[in-house]
Amino acid sequence: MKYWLMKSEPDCYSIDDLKKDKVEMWDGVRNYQVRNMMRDEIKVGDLALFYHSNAGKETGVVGTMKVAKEAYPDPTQFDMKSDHPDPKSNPENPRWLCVDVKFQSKFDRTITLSELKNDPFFASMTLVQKGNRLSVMPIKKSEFNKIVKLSHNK
DNA sequence: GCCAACGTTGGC
DNA sequence: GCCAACGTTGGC
Repeated sequence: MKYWLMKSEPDCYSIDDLKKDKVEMWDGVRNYQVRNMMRDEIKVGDLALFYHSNAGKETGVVGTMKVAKEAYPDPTQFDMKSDHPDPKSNPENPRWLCVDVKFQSKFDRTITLSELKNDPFFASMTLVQKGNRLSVMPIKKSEFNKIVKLSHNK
């Protein structure tokens, strides 16, 4: 089983939205590296951290979720009214994929990006490295577990 | 809102 | 295949 960190802007889709929806499609990925990870590595039952990006002081990890469905063609790429249509993608050979995720937990507090940056334990995480723009990235089991543990400390 | 750091596109 | 121009991401 693998562990992931997945980013979403809370203005667009937040942990509270997922809590309400229970299971939702993680769509809108338009990055080949992330698409390939979804296609080749993300499996049902994998665990992921839900990360709020572009959220000012509240930027950080806010909860956990579980992969509920493996990669399948992202329907929003063919919907010209969606936020991320791709006119060049062919339904016969879809360019973009998505997965389904299931709500698991919402943390009592946000583990902020600055908190992660200030802890040497997390220094090797892709997330804290400069210039990182991946919206989905693999993390270590130990990193996942430590962040969950931190969420219980006030 | 600014801008650094990327990724993508397209002309050559 | 190179690279300049352009678009996007995301922290601040």
